[in-house]
Amino acid sequence: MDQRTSSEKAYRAILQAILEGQLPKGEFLSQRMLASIADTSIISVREALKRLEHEHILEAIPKWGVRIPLETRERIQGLYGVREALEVMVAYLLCLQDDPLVAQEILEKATECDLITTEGKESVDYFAQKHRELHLLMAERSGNHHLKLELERLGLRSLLYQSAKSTWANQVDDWRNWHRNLVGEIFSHDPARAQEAMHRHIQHGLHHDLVMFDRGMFV
Amino acid sequence: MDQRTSSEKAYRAILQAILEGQLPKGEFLSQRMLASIADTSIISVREALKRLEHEHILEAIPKWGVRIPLETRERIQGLYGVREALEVMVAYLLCLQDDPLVAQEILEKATECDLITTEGKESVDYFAQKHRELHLLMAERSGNHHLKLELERLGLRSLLYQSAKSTWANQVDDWRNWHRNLVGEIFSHDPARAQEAMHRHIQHGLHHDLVMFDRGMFV
DNA sequence: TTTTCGTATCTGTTATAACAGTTATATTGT
DNA sequence: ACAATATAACTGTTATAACAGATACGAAAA
Repeated sequence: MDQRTSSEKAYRAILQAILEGQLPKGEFLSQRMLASIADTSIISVREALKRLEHEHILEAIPKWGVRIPLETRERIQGLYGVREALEVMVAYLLCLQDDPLVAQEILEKATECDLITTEGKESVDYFAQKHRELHLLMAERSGNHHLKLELERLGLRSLLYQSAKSTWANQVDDWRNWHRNLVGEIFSHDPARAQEAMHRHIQHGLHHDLVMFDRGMFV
Repeated sequence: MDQRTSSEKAYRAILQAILEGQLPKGEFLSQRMLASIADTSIISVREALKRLEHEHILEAIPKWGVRIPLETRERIQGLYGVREALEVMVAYLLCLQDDPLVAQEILEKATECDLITTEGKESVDYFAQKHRELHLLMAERSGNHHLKLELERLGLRSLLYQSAKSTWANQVDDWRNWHRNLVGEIFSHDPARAQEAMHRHIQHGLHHDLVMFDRGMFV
């Protein structure tokens, strides 16, 4: 925990409190209360809240404060839609530039992902981290820096689903070579195939999360 | 100017100052100076700056403050890339749902756009406004609320280019039926065609802005 | 008992001032 | 005159307290 500014300290404290489920969902959160649990001033908390709002982790209503949004199918689909739009563009750009060195680099990262045997909570967390690194690497290598920035911002939200995803374990085995295949499709010299592959990849994740949601594992 | 909060007052004042070119580009802006021209406190200015940074109108370096980014081809291409990703997704979703009523509504808005004869500065501003309304309407009708929110946020940046676009006038005539054709392609029952049409539409705009940039009309 | 009014205490918002760091200027010592 | 140092004036950041509004509680009046 080597945060330099007080706002970042507040950001991490609040984010952690959210991820650990220590804050009520759907109710407005008192800024003074947040300031006390983050051990900072209100203004640092407000800056942190602005950032969490931008990352779609919180939603703000002017003059009424901020709250943890209640999940709905529409909300999950909506956020996945935005992410899919950006990721499909990444796949398109990667396919167009068609650089063997970049392809090799990404393929190695994908292999690293596929080889993780997800058993137990910490290995699932490890997989989630590597998976995130893979997608951010692809965004980085797409050549469009802003695409990476936007995905970095949105990607943080997926942390919220990690606990629910601890139940993956036995399902993940179906995904062996999943990412290697994705990378293979992306560098198939056919932009349409690259986009389609990424489209299916994200849709698969969406479907998985919706199943989790329907089972009530998100509340 | 009926802003309710002080932060919004600061936001509008700073945005206006940027659009009117009253602030130096590339240099760090003093928050106290901004507070004096916005006639508010520093903290309201800081909240406004956070929002402007979020909209990619300003860029922030921690502990070093905020500045108006110097335009580069890479930056323009990058932001257009993000926007294209989202808009192509909008086209895809509109094509999939294939609702004749929605198609009709959007076609009317597109027609409204195409019929504007852009002569003089104010009519160009009027066209820009209607054009923005058209794209936001499509995003709204895509059924994904978050797509619209993201486009709304990014779209504000295009205001920066409006002054340069005042020189459109004679070129815009080539674009007659441009938007009607776009809408026609989107509702062609072929998702690939819809995406391709939107892709070309955005690429056209990008190309136009790059030409403007190369002519030095952005500085 | 029910209604009304006032007070006390929440809420988000914002202004002031102090803190911490850097930069530039001026002053001092050689 | 030149160099080193101290001082002054900036910078972003943040803590404190006050402001404005809404809400809840309770006492007093009908």
